[in-house]
Amino acid sequence: MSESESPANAKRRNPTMNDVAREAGVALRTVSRYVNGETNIDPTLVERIRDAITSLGYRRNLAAASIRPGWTSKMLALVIGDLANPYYSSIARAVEERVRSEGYLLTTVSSDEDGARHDQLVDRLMEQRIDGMIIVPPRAQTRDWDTIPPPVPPVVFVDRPGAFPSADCILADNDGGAAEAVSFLLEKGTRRIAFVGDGLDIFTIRERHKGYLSAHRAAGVEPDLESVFTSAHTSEQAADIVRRVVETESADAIFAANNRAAVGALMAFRSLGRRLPMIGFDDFEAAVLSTPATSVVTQDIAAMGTLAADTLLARLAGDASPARTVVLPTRLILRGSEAA
Amino acid sequence: MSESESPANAKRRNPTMNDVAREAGVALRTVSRYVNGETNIDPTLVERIRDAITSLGYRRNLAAASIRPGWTSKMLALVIGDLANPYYSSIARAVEERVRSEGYLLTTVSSDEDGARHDQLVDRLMEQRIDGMIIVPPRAQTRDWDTIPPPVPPVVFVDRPGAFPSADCILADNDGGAAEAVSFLLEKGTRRIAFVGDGLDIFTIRERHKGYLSAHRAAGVEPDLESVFTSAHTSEQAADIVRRVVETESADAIFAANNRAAVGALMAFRSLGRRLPMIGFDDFEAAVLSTPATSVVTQDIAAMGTLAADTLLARLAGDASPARTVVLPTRLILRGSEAA
DNA sequence: TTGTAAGCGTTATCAT
DNA sequence: ATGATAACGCTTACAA
Repeated sequence: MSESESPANAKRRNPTMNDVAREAGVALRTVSRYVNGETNIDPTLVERIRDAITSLGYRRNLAAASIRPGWTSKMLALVIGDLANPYYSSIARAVEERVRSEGYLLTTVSSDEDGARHDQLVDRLMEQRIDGMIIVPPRAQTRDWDTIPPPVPPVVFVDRPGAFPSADCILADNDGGAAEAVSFLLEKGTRRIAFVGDGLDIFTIRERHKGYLSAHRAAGVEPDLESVFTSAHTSEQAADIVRRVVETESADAIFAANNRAAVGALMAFRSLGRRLPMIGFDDFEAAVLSTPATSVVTQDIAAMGTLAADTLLARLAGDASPARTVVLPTRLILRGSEAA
Repeated sequence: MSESESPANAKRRNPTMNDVAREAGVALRTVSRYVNGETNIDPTLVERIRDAITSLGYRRNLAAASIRPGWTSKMLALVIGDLANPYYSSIARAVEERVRSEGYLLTTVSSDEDGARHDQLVDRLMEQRIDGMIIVPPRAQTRDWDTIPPPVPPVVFVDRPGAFPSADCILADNDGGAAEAVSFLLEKGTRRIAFVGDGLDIFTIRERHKGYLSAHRAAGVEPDLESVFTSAHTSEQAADIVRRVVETESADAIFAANNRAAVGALMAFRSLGRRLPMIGFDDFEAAVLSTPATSVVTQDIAAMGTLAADTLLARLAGDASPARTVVLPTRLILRGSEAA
């Protein structure tokens, strides 16, 4: 074992199974069995192998192992819009936790709601030979899944339905949750409820808008089309809208279709020193700190992630039952802001 | 090309480079050259190869390519405490963005501040042969880096210094930022400033506590040791502490050492209908919504992530200069809550 | 129980 | 410029 030509801390090559076998004086095969936790190995050899492994600092090369037939990377991917968005990162955390318990590593990537970038990431992930994917489809159009050449690993869509009919899908009851909130406001006697939210090209907003309308229909109240605002992409834009609504008294209540809209409404109320009854969709940190505390429709984001992971793991384990779409219930939490 | 024995949509094997070569009627070598974007290929063959690739739906197997000498996985890892924490997920997003532009895929994992789990994840990542890591060291003790057998890929520590002297490290000026905030309160005339935060075993809290003390020293004010609370692990716990402080009038101002503490203080103020001058460390969504808006010491989290990524990429590109520790400045943002 | 040898999908050397 | 052919580090029939 001459090491004359290299200093102690030089960049060393990764020791291989072969190195271990040579050092331990056994065959490659035996080391492989040991590493893979197989039984029936001569205890003497086990000891020699273990010693060789520690003395050489051997580490398995999972990438090399994964290319063998019947073996996989044991890596999964989660494709979301933006990891910096707490909504998505909560999903990511739940998924990570669940798949970790099954020995999977999770790679989370952000599509930035860009269709081309999304497709590019999916391609890269498939080239990396990940075992499966959980995807929040981007708002922008992606290519048709049928155009992707097989084999395509198992895919589960979350939060929004994917352009892939035969894949599992986990959604929240955006429609029903919004209807419940708006119905509540209508029962309280408000008649002109402003809908403040992002564009209707986003699935969740579209569904919440549907609920907004059906609640009106159910109550026999004509919805005021002038009060539907779908250009609140940021909380600042939402604040501007709400400020105008309050000032012109064009509505007597606010339904904030996502948490950015709700935050914007709070900003508007704050700067005006005046407020309207409001219910938001999606919970947010500041909700309990506002005065009055903000009522919201919540969804169990972690449960959504966990269920998506469960579904994917089941597929990986061989579940070949027909694809399911699961719609998770939402919950209306009244904290005070719904009152006049 | 008989496909008699399998239905159209059956689980197909991934086509290989060999399949492409056969289909195109060229040698394996030529396909490899084409795929790797090398020039000097007969245009006729190029066309045949391209056709074969699309007709077979060939996708590169990056895992297989990565095991060749001189090749790498082109995957990096980010190890943080908890992906669901907006502070960390912002770092993750910044890192992802930066390394993506260099062709790297980023795997983000959560250690949950658990030392053993952290070590386990690091091992798994190294077995997966990631090219480098960015690490937020967990609060709990991890093993000594010197005990990890070489070769160890380049590592950059973020937010907290790692137990690895010869690695790069990106920190925020926790000490200086806290000192600036506390000095400001002292100049305003408050004399008993409560320090509300998490345990001093956490590097950032320890540093902020240092700044708290040095500000007192600089102002010639004796810090009240009874007013240092380091058991606020959650915002609820912080709220309890602050409520007691306000009720007993044991302090005339609050320094909230992290955003959970600041949120807790706001909750306490809200329930009491009474408040104290306060400055927090780390910005948070509700800060601008509170009344008065909450003043905070902020750090540019995204910049921290980007710089960490830059540093790691430089190392991967061969930068062998001595390891550096960079301390990023913080900024005091006065919004009103600092006043009496 | 252990060893020998083939092969996974790729890249790279070296003749042609 | 192209084509056999040998690696890379690993798992696994198949032999011994």
